[in-house]
Amino acid sequence: MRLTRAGEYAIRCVLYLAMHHDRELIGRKEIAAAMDMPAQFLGKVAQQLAKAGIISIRQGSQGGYELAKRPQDIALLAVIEAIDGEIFLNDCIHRPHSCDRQTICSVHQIWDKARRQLRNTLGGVTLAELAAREKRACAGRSREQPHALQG
Amino acid sequence: MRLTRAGEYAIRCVLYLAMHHDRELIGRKEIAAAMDMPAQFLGKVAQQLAKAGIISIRQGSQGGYELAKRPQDIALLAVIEAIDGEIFLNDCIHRPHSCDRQTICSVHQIWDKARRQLRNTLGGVTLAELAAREKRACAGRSREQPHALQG
DNA sequence: TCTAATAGGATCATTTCAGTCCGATTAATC
DNA sequence: GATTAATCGGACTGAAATGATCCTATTAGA
Repeated sequence: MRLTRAGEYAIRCVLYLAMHHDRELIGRKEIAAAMDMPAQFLGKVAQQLAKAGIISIRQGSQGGYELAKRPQDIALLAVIEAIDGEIFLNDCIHRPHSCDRQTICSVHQIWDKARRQLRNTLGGVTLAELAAREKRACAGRSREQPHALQG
Repeated sequence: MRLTRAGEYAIRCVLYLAMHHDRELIGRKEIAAAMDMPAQFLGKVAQQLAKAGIISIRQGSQGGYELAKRPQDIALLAVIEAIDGEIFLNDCIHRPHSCDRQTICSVHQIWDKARRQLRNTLGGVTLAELAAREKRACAGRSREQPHALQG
């Protein structure tokens, strides 16, 4: 009942991209170093984000990642579900055939409600909002620019 | 991001107990057969439910399980968290030390909100309500009593 | 005492998770 | 065209969680 590491990394990645939306393309290593995750693993995650149309990737020398849409058009939910699949809180909703016993399906109405609420909350927040809030928080915290990284 | 099997079984178990609240003590095998789960596994689950004070167990011949409180005093959330632990949707809330980078903590406010909503929804439903809804649904579905099981 | 039940520790198979390795591919630059 | 710097993507691996099952111990009614 929790976000996977891959999902967490995906969020960090797109958040970083959103916070540096002015720049063209950002290298995988830079993102990984700045957001503290394994660069190789980020590669896997990024491929899924690209398939989902959230980021676009350029290969080859000087390659890297960038958001495929505007930050205000990307919901947190989309990022998470691109990696971990659509959010289901219990199996029965996901696999109705595993629930042919109707006996407990009153419970599932509750689960379905909970699920809708959750997806609604996560779907209602965009990267633009998150990035803006991050920047405000960052500015209040330290005096040097948060742009610097690894030399 | 989903309920474990053990959690699912726990719910089935207490729901069955709630639906037969008039009876004294119900044997593990009966519950397992009626609610379609492995009896041994139910044993494990039941121990946790007992530790959490949700059911009480009588050992020995003619032993079995019963609810430790009235069905209207047991929330669905309590049952789930007795088995799977307190619900956390992401690690960072659970282990704040794993999140010393404040960079992404704007996201965590969202997660925290989502988590509160989820716990609220699951905490607002009692076994009494679920059992009543089940019985209504059952009555409308079949004509024989749903009490019968394995001879 | 016998028997029917649960308790609970040990064990096990499977799946998921998290991550790494490495050759293939792509594209900019020399 | 060769070199180089990047990502792609499949294979692999170790660790942990999950979903059980087995077996002995214990409990308590008959």
